[in-house]
Amino acid sequence: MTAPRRASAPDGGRPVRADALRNRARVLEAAEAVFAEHGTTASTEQVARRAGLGVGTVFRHFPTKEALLEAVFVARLGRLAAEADALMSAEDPGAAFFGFFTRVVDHAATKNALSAALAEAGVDVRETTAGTGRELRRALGALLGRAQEAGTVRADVGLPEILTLLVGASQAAEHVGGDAEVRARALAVVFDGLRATPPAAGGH
Amino acid sequence: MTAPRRASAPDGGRPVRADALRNRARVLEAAEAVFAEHGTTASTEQVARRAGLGVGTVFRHFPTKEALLEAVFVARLGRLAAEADALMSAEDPGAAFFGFFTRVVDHAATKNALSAALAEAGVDVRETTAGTGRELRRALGALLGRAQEAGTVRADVGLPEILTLLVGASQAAEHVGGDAEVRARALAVVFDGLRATPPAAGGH
DNA sequence: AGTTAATCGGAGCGGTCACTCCGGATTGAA
DNA sequence: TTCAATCCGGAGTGACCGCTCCGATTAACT
Repeated sequence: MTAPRRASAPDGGRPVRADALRNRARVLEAAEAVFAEHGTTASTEQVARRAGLGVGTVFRHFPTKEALLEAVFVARLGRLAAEADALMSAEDPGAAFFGFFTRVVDHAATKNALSAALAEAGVDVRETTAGTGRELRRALGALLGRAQEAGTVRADVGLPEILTLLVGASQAAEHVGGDAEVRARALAVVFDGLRATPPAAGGH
Repeated sequence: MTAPRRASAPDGGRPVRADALRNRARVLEAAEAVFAEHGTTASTEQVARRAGLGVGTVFRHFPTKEALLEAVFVARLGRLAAEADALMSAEDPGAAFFGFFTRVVDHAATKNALSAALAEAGVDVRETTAGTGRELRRALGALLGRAQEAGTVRADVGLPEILTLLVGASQAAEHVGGDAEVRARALAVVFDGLRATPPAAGGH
């Protein structure tokens, strides 16, 4: 394994310049902040200003605005997946599952367009997001499985339904926004639906 | 009552011209179709072309694109409210409530940006939509009340939660789109949560 | 038919946005 | 230090969009 000196050299050439790496990180950070604050319609120039760089620099690292959005989404999804993985070792599987669900939704209420990321990752439109989307689905699926084995979540729901519910709840949170009280109660209804009582005896 | 000759004369002046009325209706119809098909970002020119009119005409009837969107939203919300009212005389209150809910969600899966209309009406951002939004909420509230009295829907949920759930479900349907099977199962979970088992005996 | 006032059509205006291009600054290796 | 490869900055380009303006058209009334 011919390890490169500093950063991962793109196969054959010299290593990536330090400033390029630093600026790329800055752009990503700025983009995340700006898109969270002003929505995905914010201009690339706003991102560049926030990062203290020129637009040209932004476009060199992310050749398209879509690519930039994708990168931001992937970063968020990755962090979410990591969080889900961390919860796999929790004692109470049910609490872990519902806790993760709640955390994602609460996050969506603040961070603009998180729900869009989730929706895309769920449906796998883009090529790049497919990878991290798969990772998130795997982690969420594992969390779900544990909760189902523990009997906290009914056994007749699958990952696709959960993902749909998660997307819906996140988007609702994003648009209803303000009232955390209402949000919590609505979420509680969904959770009650996810808990016990399979179809079973339709109790009159 | 000094009844005007043809169309409602705007108090004092001559009656509204017939072509103006016809074109207004055409614009609204075209706008609904175009926005449903291409989303709210579709240009005003597209709407004008679809209506077979010039952009100037569109802008005279709806002085702003926002106004046009509002008009489309109001029309949809009005129809929804009427539908809910019609269901008030149904035999089974529970079936009426859940049926209406399902219908709205299914509709959102097809008609683009319906969920946006619902979200706006729920939060009452615009002045104009406030009226029809209130009407929809009233109708939905009545439907909910009947279902609760009949014991089909748990008594400890309020209209705000229902509206949040409706918005969320609609937006999820719009973005997840394709798979009607998954959509139905996810909705079934929400419905189960809305049905019986109040807080009651919290099954250990 | 003739008159009047409202309506129509669509070229054009101002502004924004994603994206490009290239001279000059930086970096890392020799 | 020297030098080549690489990166940065930001003015500029082309396309699009919401909206306006005004001559041509048309409906309503006499």
